[in-house]
Amino acid sequence: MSRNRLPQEEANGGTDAGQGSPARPTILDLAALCGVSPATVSNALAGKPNVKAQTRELVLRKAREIGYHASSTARGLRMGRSWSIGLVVGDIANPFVPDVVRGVEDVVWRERKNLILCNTDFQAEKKTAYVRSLLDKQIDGMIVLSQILDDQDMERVEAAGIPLVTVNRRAPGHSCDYVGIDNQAGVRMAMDYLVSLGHRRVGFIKGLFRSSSADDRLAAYLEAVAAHGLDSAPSLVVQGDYSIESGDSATRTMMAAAQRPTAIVAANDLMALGALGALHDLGIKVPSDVSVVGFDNIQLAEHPLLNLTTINHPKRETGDSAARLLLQRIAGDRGDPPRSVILKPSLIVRGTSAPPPAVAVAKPRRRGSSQAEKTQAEKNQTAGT
Amino acid sequence: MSRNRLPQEEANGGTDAGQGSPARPTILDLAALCGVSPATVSNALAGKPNVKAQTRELVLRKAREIGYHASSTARGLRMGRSWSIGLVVGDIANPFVPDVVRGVEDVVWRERKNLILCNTDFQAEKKTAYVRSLLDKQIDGMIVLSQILDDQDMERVEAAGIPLVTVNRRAPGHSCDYVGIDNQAGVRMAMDYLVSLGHRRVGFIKGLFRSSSADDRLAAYLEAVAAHGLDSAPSLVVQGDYSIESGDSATRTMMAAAQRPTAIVAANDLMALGALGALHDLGIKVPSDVSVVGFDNIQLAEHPLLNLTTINHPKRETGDSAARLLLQRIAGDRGDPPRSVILKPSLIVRGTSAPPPAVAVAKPRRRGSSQAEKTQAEKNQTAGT
DNA sequence: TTGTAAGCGTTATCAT
DNA sequence: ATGATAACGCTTACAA
Repeated sequence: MSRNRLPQEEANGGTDAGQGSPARPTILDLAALCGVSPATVSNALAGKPNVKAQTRELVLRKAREIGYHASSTARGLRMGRSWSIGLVVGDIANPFVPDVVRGVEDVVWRERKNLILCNTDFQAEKKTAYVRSLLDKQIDGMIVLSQILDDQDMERVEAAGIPLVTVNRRAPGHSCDYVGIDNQAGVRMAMDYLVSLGHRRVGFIKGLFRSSSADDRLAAYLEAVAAHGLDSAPSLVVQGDYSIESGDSATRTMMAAAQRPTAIVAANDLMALGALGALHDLGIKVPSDVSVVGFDNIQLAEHPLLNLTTINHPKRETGDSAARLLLQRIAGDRGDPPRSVILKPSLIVRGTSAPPPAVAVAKPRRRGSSQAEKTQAEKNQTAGT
Repeated sequence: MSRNRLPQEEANGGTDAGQGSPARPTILDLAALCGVSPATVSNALAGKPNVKAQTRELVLRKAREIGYHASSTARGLRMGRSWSIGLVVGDIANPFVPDVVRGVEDVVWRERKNLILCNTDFQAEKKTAYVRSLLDKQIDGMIVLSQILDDQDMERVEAAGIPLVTVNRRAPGHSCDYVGIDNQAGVRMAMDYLVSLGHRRVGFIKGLFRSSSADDRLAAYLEAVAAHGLDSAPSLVVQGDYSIESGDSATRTMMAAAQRPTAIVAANDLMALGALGALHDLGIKVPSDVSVVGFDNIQLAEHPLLNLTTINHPKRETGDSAARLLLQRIAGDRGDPPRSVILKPSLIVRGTSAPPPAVAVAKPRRRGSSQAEKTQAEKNQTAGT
């Protein structure tokens, strides 16, 4: 079966200086060791059918013996792939992000692909530079989380033919796979719930402008205000930037106004936690004086001392879906029309929500009362598209 | 200056099927376009001195025009590098981790290297598989956070000659660069501080066994108990696993014992937060009945509703140092003896610590009273090696 | 100052 | 079933 010659050293060794780590074995070494050609080794290792069972076994055994592993770089050059996917995030330290990353990692790992983490700090140049770097690396695909690539970057990615999945933020003008959440439904659930508790004046801490999700959440708030005929005042909507601090200051602003809300909805949990902190400092009791509802359901939101009522954003599932979509594209269906996955939010009732302080039980309402009667269980199921 | 021939298409084009993305330009295309050899293009792009200024300009201009970028894969194969470094973490969703990652990313980015994120979930096989994958990819270096590689993995990394920096956990038996924190000093600061407040019975929620940092923190606690002559009882030390839940249940166990502590020190913030939750549920007031001190100072610890007194772990600086050490190794000094960076913890006094409830002010103590008199400012400076 | 050619470690094509 | 060979896109002696 195996030839007589056993050249021992063909590609490596020989001139080994004896110092430093011995160069790792190449496919030529393994081929020589097995007495077959490199092509056969390659075929055997790849599990191709055109190789005798005996030969395959020999190759596999010897490969294990000498600890042969093919160079990703060489294969990559030859095959035009890299078995790694780029993950572009704004800030990995934002508690929302790692959960999504976990979801991505989990499915990507199943195909033994690697994740290249790109933290842009939301800086345009860093984003661009990272995208270039990823393209130079011949990544198999790319996921962009809660950000948009500018047109030029987008074109480069498209030109390179690299599959791209955007998450939480649609790229305006470009069509590609997308994973998001039904923001409007989420805010609507929060609002309906608060109305059902009897609230008539609800404040809203919105996120950054120029982001589709922020717009959607604000729009849903405004719609709910209109639909339920709630009090509306300019001071009831304050701009934040998704940080705790901005939630804190937004709340102080809101509570300093003439028309104090009896409930506050924040566009994310971090700002809701900021609101909680501000109200605490101001000596305003939560939930008896003011209710607070967040959005995202980050891990610490369920801590007994925070106990934040919030809208759950299926974070891990988000990452999971994005990765799945991406892998499908990579696997082949480049030409298919873009797909979207819109996940469902759900209401998580905890301790920061209650009826407003002076709720006049007998006082009749014009509208929205049927909604207000909905049970908690029902609301948990309700999620429009 | 430029030759007469302008072959237009040398390596690419020609047989372009007109469909799909046009193959990206290679160095041959660029060379042909400039009328020079690929070697000259390479030299010009690399900024080598042996190329005429005019030629260099031409090459750079044309390169920009056609958007030429060298293939990382090809260069990697040729040069034996990949410009990416592997970052092995246990669980990216642990709030401690992303801050360290940020530190790493920041300095790695400066050299335009990429970060390959490997989330092991603390599973041995996943860890091993990731290490293999990284080695196959010819990574320039590797950082392992709060974990140890088993001997075999360690040997493989060493055999491959890949620089490795371990963080927070020393690899027993192997010597390599290390970044950590002075765990003993940290716990000592917490204990000294509590004693200074008058506490005599302090419980400790320790981390997982088989981890040098957990051992160090426990050892420091026991030493402090001995040094200050504090009450000691088996029930005052309970095992946790660094999770919120384990902090919760450890606290319940501890408070159910006969000898209730007046203060609890937890080996990390997550467990401290669990303690806070449990005490809250049990109706035990913090800090008037029981004080709680954590370790790490995670971001949310400073929230007004948590307001956790804790020992600060310079997380970002940890990542920063690890990356710096690694880049130095990569840059050349492979042979130098291993370096260690031990960062200093510091005490962050917030709202979960106070004198014990029944502190008899006039009651004289045998020892430790001078320490107890230290001011807060002094303690913040104190950090032994 | 520039060009030629070898080689990095694979896989794919085509003979055999 | 297996082997020779070209090719992937680049860098680097070495030659001119």
